[in-house]
Amino acid sequence: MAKDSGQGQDETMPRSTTKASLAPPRQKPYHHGNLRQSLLEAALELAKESGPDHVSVREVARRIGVSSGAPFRHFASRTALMTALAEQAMGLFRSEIEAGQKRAPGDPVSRVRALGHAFIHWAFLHPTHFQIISSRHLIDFAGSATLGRDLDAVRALTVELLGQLPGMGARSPGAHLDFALLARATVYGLARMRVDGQFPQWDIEESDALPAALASVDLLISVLKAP
Amino acid sequence: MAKDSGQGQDETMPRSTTKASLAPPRQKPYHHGNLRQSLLEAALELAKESGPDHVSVREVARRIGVSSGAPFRHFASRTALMTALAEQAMGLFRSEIEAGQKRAPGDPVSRVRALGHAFIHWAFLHPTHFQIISSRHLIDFAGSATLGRDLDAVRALTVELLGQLPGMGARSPGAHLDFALLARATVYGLARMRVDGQFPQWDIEESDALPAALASVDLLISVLKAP
DNA sequence: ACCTGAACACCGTTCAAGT
DNA sequence: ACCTGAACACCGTTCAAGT
Repeated sequence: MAKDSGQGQDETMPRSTTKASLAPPRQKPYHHGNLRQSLLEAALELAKESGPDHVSVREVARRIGVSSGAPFRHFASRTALMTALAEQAMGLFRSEIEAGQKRAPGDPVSRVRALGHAFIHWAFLHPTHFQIISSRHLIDFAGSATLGRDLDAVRALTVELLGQLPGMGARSPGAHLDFALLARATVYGLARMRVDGQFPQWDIEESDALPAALASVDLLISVLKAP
Repeated sequence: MAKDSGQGQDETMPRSTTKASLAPPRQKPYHHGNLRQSLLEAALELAKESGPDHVSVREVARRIGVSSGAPFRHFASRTALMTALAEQAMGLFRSEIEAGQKRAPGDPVSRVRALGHAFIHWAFLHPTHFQIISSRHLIDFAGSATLGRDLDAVRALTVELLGQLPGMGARSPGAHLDFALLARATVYGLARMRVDGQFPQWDIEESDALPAALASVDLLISVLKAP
């Protein structure tokens, strides 16, 4: 629908067709320079507009003004492009988690709360990034060196913090693993319910989505620390 | 890859080419009869094999042995086909929930547990159906008459049962709504973690997925009824 | 070394024409 | 009333040829 306006019809561009060597073409250099980075940016933009599922390599190339085959010199496949996007998203995710831990008071309950809130904040403020990471059918999770490592780091932190919650010592050995799974399922479920468009069904409007999710996390924490 | 074997080369079929009116063609009648139903079955089969995202109308038509345009006489679009599939899936989901309630003892905790277990059972035993319903980008949720109604019925049941949990009367008015969201987010999160392939990351192998999820539901219920 | 553009095998969807 | 098959505008991916 959207057209590239003013392309090829611009009468003000230099008419150096007779002696091309004297005036090097500034408009469309044959080599893009940093096509890889441009592809990632355009792909993310497209994902934000139409959803990660509708990112097409051809459309990305079209937006940058490059041929349909060019992207494949930098990414072996559409999946490889999306995986690179996922790696960037995962980096941001881990940063947000770790920054939240640095800001939080040292007691276990505060740290667990900071972890939960960081997860929710990140997923709700960057829903496209969250979708790219979580829906594994778009990316080659196993084929990435950093993706598994970063996710494991967050999981290890979750397990560790949950284990320090008051009353956890009195429970059966390994109980904190079960609590960690429960906590992760809850925040993941909240984030996915939101990106899957299920909040309207629960009478939660867009503007109230983030506070509602944070409140749900707080509710879980309050019942976890109670006994 | 897979070929329809023994089609069109079968020498035993009636050779009524000279007088077609005497022997009506049994092999490939021009009218399929119940194409609509066949399309739904083939589409579900394809979704189970390759995932709901990879269901293509052309491939569905090919498997049934019908032309590429034929499906559009019965479904306005690929989305309409997937929506019909979702409506079937939602019917099964609601049945499972209601059957679980009938089997359960009458006390609130048992009924909540039955609700949670029914959700998990259904999602884990029919992952394809679960994915079709939950990922809204494949279907026209708003355009379906039954989808919203069925989901609302389950949500209403969730809110009602959570409100009957012991100790809920002592809480602030409307607290059971927050608990219902928390409970839903947890079961939804568990189900999505599983179909999104995240259980291996949590050292939960395929054979242990269902019991692990049920245990997580039980853990949540145990902390909910504690105070 | 990097990019083009034609080519191939796919899509969803439409629509005149066939039965 | 229902189905066919060509047509159109898309895809992802490959690869000889161009710069």
